[in-house]
Amino acid sequence: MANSLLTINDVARLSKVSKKTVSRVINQSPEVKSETRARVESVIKKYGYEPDPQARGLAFRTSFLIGMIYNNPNPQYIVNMQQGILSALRPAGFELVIRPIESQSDHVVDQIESIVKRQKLAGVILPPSLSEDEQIIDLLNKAKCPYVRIASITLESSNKMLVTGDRSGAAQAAQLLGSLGHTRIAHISGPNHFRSSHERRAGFKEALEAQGLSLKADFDVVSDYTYYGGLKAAQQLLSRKVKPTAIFTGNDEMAVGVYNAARELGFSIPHDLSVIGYDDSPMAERLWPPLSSVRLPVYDMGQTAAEMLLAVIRKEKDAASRMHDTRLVQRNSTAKPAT
Amino acid sequence: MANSLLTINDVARLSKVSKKTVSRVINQSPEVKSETRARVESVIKKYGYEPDPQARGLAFRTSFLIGMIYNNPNPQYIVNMQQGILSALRPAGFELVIRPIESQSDHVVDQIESIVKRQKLAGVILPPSLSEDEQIIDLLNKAKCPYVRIASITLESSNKMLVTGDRSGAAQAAQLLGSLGHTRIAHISGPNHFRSSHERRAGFKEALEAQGLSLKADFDVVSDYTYYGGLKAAQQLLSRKVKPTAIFTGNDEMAVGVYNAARELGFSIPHDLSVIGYDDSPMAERLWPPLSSVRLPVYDMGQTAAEMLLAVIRKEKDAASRMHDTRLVQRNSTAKPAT
DNA sequence: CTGAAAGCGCTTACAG
DNA sequence: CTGAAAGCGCTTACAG
Repeated sequence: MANSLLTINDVARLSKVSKKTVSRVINQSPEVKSETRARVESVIKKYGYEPDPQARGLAFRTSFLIGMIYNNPNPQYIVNMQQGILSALRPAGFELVIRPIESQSDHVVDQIESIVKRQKLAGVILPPSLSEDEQIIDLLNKAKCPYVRIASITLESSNKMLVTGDRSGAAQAAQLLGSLGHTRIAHISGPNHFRSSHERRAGFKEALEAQGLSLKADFDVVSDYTYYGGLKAAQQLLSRKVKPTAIFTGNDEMAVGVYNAARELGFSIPHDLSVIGYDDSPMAERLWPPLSSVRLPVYDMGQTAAEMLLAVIRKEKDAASRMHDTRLVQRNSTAKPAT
Repeated sequence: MANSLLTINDVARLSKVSKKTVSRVINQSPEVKSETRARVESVIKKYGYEPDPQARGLAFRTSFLIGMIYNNPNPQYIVNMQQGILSALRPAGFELVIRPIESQSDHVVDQIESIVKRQKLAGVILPPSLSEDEQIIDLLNKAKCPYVRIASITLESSNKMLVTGDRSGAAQAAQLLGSLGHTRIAHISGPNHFRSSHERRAGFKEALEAQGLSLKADFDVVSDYTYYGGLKAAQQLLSRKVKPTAIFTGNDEMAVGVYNAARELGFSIPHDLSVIGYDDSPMAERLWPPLSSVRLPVYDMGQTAAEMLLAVIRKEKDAASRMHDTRLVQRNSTAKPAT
């Protein structure tokens, strides 16, 4: 049973060494005779001693707090990433403090500067789209605060970048629609100021073209990653003279909008219209018919980002950029085109 | 611009007082001459001095970290509550550390004890259903760690309890169904080991009886708050000889299951079957037809819980238990019974 | 390989 | 109303 009443002085006394030596054991310093180390460690274990992170932090001029700073509005994404991050942080003795940011707020950089300096954060994890903000990165660099950014493309060539393979998942969606025989294929994307919008569109478009198909300008519509945005865009697409037989959306929220537009206008999914989403949110499998969607391994991304951050903090030399792939989860929202 | 390079010694020097007096100003001690206070405050403001929370915590033998410990699997609930909590914590200078707990894990109490003692948490917020675990409460009391529990009933009579009026929302659902003329009304509840299951059922049942209706044992089915649980329960109910014309579910997840069971079995909502959910999750308004659902003010609950916790930490005498009400959000999933 | 002294940035007693 | 000393539980120089 953990008992935090013990201090380093108690452990020193019980081990018959100075507290400096206990400190060396805690910090895994190599320059401790192995029998001394063993003695100290046995006392630590016996009494369940745990060093006080605040005292260590004060002396180290840092803290054992990692910040997750985000503006992503998708709750499932946030919760999964938090859990993934924590799975890596906990064994290392770090805690996670969270800071949701309202993107519209004007003082984002000041807010972040305040928490980073005030709490002496040991490091920061930045999911998209905050990760794309170079002002924040500048601030973090100036403050010498380690960070890892998660984004759909490599924004800097370093060990501080976790890249998600957004393109490959989008390509799989294109391949499926192509192989089913669709030719009038539309894409509803997120807003242009998000990297992920570009990447998903690019991956989709490229894979279409690799099959001799194309994403026509008419069928390439920019929306906003919201349900209503998807609804509006689909209402518009499905009211045209030349209608798409398949729609790929940049996220699941918009795909739900497509579902409801289709229902409203009398299109049956997948018979009259094939739909593929992106995110594989919990909603995807609860829709009717269940929505095929590209799955982002968000928990794993969080875990990897945290592991990378710990490596940066520990200044491990071999740490490198890593990548997580996406894959299409097929359900029942696609079929051959009716015509 | 915040500049954390300043310490209390710098402020003392610049204000021409001792650091103890600066400390008194920081901690709002009344025994400082007002002109001295003004001088110190102007220096603090001018240089953007912010006291180091770790150093303060070390001296105070506590931290400025609030823990949110939870096992609730609903991401929207968690994210909304986190934001509500933070809205109250931030101005007070506290940070939020989160600890999702896997309910199945065996060492829940040990895990919580470890973080509470190790991080010297200033306080803990416990949403349901963890808030109902008296072992955790015992531990917190023994560790003298302030806490606020959020639950659907008063579990202790104190200022440490935020009660959500789960019954009133359920009653509103019953009133609506009764006023539409339904008589064969079913309820699919969450598992019995959750207080909320009881409260929602009780509120529903009472309000039914107040209208001369009843929740018959046959139509009172216990499920598990999951989509599949709701689906199964509804398949069963709708396959009976005597079928319900309305179903009230203990949460929205199960209501989605009801929707899909209805579709599968050829029941049209709301014409053949009225449905009301609970939670008003984002899914509710995206379903077809949009689902009427009881709304829990989760953000407000988080904010209030954090305010209450701060009052407990500050030992304010007038702090008292508070309550948040629920209300039915009507959409298009209910109608008069067909027969 | 080990330790005594000083310090991290605050606050708590204790004085006056 | 204000301050000098000691201490919170650790680590960093510096010695040896």
